[in-house]
Amino acid sequence: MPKTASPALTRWTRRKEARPAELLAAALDIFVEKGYAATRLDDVAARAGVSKGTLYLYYDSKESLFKAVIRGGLVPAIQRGEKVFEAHSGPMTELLEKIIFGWWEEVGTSQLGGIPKLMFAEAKNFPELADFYYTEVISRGYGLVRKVLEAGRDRGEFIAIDPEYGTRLVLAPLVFLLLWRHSFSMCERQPIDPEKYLGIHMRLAIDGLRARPAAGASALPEAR
Amino acid sequence: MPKTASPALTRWTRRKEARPAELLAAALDIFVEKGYAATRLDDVAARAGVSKGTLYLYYDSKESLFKAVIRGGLVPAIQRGEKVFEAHSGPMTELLEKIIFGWWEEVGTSQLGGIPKLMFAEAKNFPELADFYYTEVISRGYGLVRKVLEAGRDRGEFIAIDPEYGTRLVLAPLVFLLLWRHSFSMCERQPIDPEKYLGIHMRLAIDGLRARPAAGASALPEAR
DNA sequence: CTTGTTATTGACTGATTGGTCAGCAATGTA
DNA sequence: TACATTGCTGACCAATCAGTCAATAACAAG
Repeated sequence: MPKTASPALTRWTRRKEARPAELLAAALDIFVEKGYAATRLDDVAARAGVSKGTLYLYYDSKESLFKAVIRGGLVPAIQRGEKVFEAHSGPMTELLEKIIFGWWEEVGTSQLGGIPKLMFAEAKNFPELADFYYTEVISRGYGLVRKVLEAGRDRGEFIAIDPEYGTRLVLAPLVFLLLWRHSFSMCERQPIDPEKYLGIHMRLAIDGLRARPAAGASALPEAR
Repeated sequence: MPKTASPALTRWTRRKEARPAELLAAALDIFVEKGYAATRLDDVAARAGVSKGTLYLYYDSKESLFKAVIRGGLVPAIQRGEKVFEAHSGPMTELLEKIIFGWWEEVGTSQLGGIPKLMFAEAKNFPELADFYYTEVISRGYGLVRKVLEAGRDRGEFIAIDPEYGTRLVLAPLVFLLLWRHSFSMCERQPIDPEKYLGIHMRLAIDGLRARPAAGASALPEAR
């Protein structure tokens, strides 16, 4: 017990106001790095510069901490997307690109981009978290893109494809890119270029969705 | 010899030959259900009708058990795909559909379809497994589809898109469907119809990739 | 029936971690 | 300085689980 209680009288400071945000930032880091189940709350607390006991003063369980991360990170991003939709006027092709690239810049390139992968990974083992995420993030994000496709169809810009499936097919490569960058990307020698990938995707997708003036027999009669 | 001693005394039988396969089948079940880290070897052993000790007689660690599952399940499926490629003659559009739908029927609709989700989920926490899977499954699967796209381009069926990115974009919705069905599908009221989803995807993708005879100015100049 | 061989068991170990709480240290007050 | 309030700590508990191994049950041979 050489406790060396020396000059350092003050070993820590009380900072009640700043703790919640610091803990959320630390939690986002560790959750994205390790996944939900594998995240140790000791690590989160340490990264935030406090002890595990302190963490429990501000969040009463691992689950509530995680939900707070989602609410503070992805939900606002979705809301901004909804704002963009409402504020937009002009071709839906433009709006679609704006939303997809905007989401990529805001979420894909940031720490938050790790959350979707995490959720796919843990959805089955934590059905309650999955429901929460599905309601708060997925259904709203899908609804947003579906509204764009429906508006484009109503304006005669897009062909009359089932909006439910169109939405999924437009978003799949985007989400897949997110998942890839947080899983196997470290296995490849030559990493993917997200801008190029998304650029080609949008070109192909918009070209595929665009209503042909009076094209020949080959172009998507009704998509089954 | 057929003297079936009092069955009450015989509590188990020795079945050295059958154990490995039974353990593999049980392991696939539990791995897909719970994920890699969350799988308890006690559960695997129980499902195979043996004790954990027995499991360790046939596989010396959780990791080697998992690798055996991959080698016995997905790798052969890839190999069959490669066979299909070699045996095919005719339009590459047909081959592409054959491979995509074949993979779906063989892997997507079976227990094996849970493995890709599992791998995405655990890749970061188990880099060694990720490398193994990337080498044995992903790179071979991608290589197969890339060869189809390159052949199609050489035959003049497809436009000259970067095959690396074309491959990713063709496969992303397929893999995404796999991941979805093993994660959030249980959250939606109206489940997705895989046939319809893949059908629309292939229509859009093939239409997007198909070389236009002498189309106007709008159709994909060179995809950036 | 006896004896040797081996497939199988299940209790055990050691390490890990979500969550708890009694006590202490920082700050405020007089 | 003495006392009160409270933000914070870290040892601790209980549960979980990969991996081990001495004991034992099944079988075969003589």
